[in-house]
Amino acid sequence: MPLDALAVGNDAIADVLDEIGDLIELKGENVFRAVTYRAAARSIRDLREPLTKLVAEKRLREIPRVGPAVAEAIEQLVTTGTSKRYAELQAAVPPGLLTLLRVPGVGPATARIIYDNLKITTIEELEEAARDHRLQQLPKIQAKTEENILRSIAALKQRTGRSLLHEARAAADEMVAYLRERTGLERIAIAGSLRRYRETIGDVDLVVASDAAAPIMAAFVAAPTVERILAQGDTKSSVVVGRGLQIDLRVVSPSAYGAALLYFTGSKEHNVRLRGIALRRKLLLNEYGLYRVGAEARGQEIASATEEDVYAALEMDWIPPELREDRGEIDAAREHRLPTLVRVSDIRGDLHTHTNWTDGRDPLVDMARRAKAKGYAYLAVTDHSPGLGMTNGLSPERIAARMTEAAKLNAELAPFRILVGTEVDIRANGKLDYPDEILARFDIVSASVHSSFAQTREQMTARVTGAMRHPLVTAVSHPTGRLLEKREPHAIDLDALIAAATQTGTWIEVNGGPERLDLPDTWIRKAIDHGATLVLNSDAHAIEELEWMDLAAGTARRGWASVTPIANARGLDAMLASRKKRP
DNA sequence: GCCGTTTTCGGCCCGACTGTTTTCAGTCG
Repeated sequence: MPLDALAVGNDAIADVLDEIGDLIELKGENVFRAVTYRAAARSIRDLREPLTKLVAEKRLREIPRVGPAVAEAIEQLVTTGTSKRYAELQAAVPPGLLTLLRVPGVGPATARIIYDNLKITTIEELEEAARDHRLQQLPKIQAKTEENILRSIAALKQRTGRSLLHEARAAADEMVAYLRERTGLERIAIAGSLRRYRETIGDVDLVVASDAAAPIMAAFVAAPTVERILAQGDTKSSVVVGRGLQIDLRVVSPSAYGAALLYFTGSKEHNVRLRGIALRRKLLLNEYGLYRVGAEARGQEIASATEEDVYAALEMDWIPPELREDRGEIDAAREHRLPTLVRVSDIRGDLHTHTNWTDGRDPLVDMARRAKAKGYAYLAVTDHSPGLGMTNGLSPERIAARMTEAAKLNAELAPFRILVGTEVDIRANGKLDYPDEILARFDIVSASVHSSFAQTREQMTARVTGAMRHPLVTAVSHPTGRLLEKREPHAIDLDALIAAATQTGTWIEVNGGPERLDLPDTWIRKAIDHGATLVLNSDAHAIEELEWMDLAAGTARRGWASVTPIANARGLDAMLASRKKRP
């Protein structure tokens, strides 16, 4: 696809490099070349500067995994929208082969066989050929493979994308509870991206420690939520449950539990780095343990029972799962300089919640009691302003009634404290949806965008940073406006927001709503680096959604956040005192 | 195609499961 040469972002370039990797593999070139392009793509996604800047300053080679060839491709992509290498590959690889790769179970070899014989280039044609049993007439493909391809296509159509964190968590918890009840398993853990609090989840990984795998496997594939069994082996099985979500289960002996947990928690990139480090010490790291090379066959492991043992044997501190992305955590662990990450138990209160007075479900009294029961010292209720027609935003009269209600509840719940705040809409023209005299009555003012998402990057940036410069605005909420798997982030200059946050003392929210998780983790890290203050919020619209603070905290940990930059990890007085100066 | 506490050349993480195999290739995570 041709790129708009004027508007290419880092992610778009990274996508092309990934595609170049796929094309190289399809063409049958050295696979390590493909691996290199994909590694470079990943480095670019982690980059905290625009590629356009690096190109202009001739600094592309500073990026890890970017050498002469990849740098040339990037420079051409940034300046012209395509590259010589990319164009050559596109010409050499029949269009459509890439499409076939999207079908699980179909890799480069199978795609090539199918294309060479049947000239199939779309999923629809592939499905038709499978239905007509034309695939099983091809070499290396028989009835079983054809059947699996059909099933994969059906799953592909049913599947809308990756699962949101809370959905995957619910499915995992249900399976864990079922397995605990049905079998006498000793230990079971959720591993994978769910344990790492990734913002969306591809599939769920479960690790079980037990010397008797067979009955656990049997129970797993027979679970009531299972819709389809993908694989069933002695120690490893995969199933699909509702909404196309895949769950993998691995059973290992209790002595290998730590190594297995480490292995299945990932990320893949983190594991690859660890194994490389092990190899340089003539050690082999796999899911069963850490061995001297050659000793693994005799089962003489150096470490395997706990994750701590394995990390320690590699001379590093235990690394929290949220950091395991090969983004510097391994070096930090070797040098004993990993941060102490923020936990939900550090959070003293929630500063972004809604009630049934606008678009929430539950009354203030229930929200407050639940927050108090969670151990919070305070809760800000931040119902909407009137500009959002559908949410029944609060009029001045209803704000007064809310203040009275809160005062009464505060007397009852003391020392717990309800703060009356607002989530005030930032209108398309940048004006706030309440006049200053009303804003001044609130304890907390969080400003956010809910309309005119299609504005230009410049307009949107000015709109939000303008609100941040308003003296009565405490925080800015969900600054990118993204809805995971649903709506892309709007165009906005997050660097400018971080700069405005640092200059004005306005807080930036980390929203725990599972479809927002906004600010994204890489920008959290950047905001912290620049000295911005963050606030972790649930954006709860019902009492049980107050638990979404867990997702905000997990996302903040992925951004390497300790308690220091978090406003609501402070007690009530310290939190209020750290708001920017109000007139 | 990249990279160096083993290296400027020769590696590049490792193993389970499936299907079509009679010893292994392909795919996945």
